[in-house]
Amino acid sequence: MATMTTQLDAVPHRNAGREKVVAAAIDLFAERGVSGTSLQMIADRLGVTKAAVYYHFKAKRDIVLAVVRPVIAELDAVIESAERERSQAVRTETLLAGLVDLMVSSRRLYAILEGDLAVGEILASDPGVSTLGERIVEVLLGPDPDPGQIVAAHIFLAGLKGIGQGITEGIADDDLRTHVLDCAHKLLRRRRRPLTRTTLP
Amino acid sequence: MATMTTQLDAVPHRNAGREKVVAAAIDLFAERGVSGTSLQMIADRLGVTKAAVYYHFKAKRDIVLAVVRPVIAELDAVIESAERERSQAVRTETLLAGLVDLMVSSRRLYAILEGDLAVGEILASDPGVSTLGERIVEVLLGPDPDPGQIVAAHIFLAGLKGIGQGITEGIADDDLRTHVLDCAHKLLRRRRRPLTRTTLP
DNA sequence: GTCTATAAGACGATAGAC
DNA sequence: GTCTATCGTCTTATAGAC
Repeated sequence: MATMTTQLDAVPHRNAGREKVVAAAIDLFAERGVSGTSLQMIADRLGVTKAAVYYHFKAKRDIVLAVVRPVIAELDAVIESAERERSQAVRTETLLAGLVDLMVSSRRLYAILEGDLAVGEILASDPGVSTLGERIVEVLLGPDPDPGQIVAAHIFLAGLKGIGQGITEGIADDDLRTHVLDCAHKLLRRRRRPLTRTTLP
Repeated sequence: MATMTTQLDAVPHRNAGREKVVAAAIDLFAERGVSGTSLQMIADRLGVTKAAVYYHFKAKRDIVLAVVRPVIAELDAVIESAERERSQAVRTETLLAGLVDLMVSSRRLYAILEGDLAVGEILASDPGVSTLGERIVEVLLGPDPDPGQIVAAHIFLAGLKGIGQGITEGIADDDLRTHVLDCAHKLLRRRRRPLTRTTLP
């Protein structure tokens, strides 16, 4: 998971200007939201003009996609690896660990991803992305979940997003991961069997 | 709680135009976010011109405040009533019940309240409002909470916000309230004593 | 209370010089 | 790759007639 990087940083020094734009955009998107960030602000932060930014990206939409696509790709990989598991319990556990890992390792990007309705609109026009949320819930809960589980899942997923938004900045990555996973288990633990009777007679 | 209404609807028929603007604004804010909603859209939805809207509110900021202030007031009342309790357990329980109640009874407003960074910016210039979040966490967790509790609280609060955003629309108010409160207890339940030994010897 | 008309500026985006 | 200069559109907001 930590070694997955997208094509972008495979070539380290080419496209330096382009990546500077992306970096500035990430800062501003996290601070002021996507709708609240203008190309002028991005240009100002880089000490260049708007036109210079437009050399690297032909539209604002493309900047948003460049910022968000890597996380989407990782998210997709996490979901897929969970979907491949055969046991429902392992599927759930794999997905939870992957989601928490992803969120902790890129808190700000995860927050940008769901922090502005404009982002959802842009992503909605991208194929396959729109089904991501549904796949997560499906893998997380399995077939025919009860309403209580659905509510718990949505609270956890929304909470995961909220954690990224600078609320718990004082906590180290490892601690955060542990605590968040702990919350996930408290919320989503399946009904326990009367007693563990897993071994066959 | 359900009978608390703010000054606005105390006078039912005066200011009908003003309230129509607020109603249209709520719809649009919930659908497209505050930043994504222009005065033109509000005017169009009402079948009037922008200037007509400006007759009722002298700035967009004031529309946002008119939409959001009632929830803020209720939120403040909930926190205050919890703060008045003497036992920490009752304080927590009162706050949780109040928050969940408020969120369920006005899902869309609650979502608008925290769904757009622009709202926070507008509210930040209002006195007293900015301390609301801190007061909630303080009442919820009591003095010197451990990191695990802090994370759990933030996940729950962020999750509560997320629930308002149309994710669980198929669930009735009463069921939603029950399930969400259940989640709160799972997440925030204090360490159990070895066994219930509440009665003195 | 609602209208037309318009100001003043920010926005995303483009053309063309260097 | 970055610049200046500009286009057309949208925005918030105001003035004044009806």
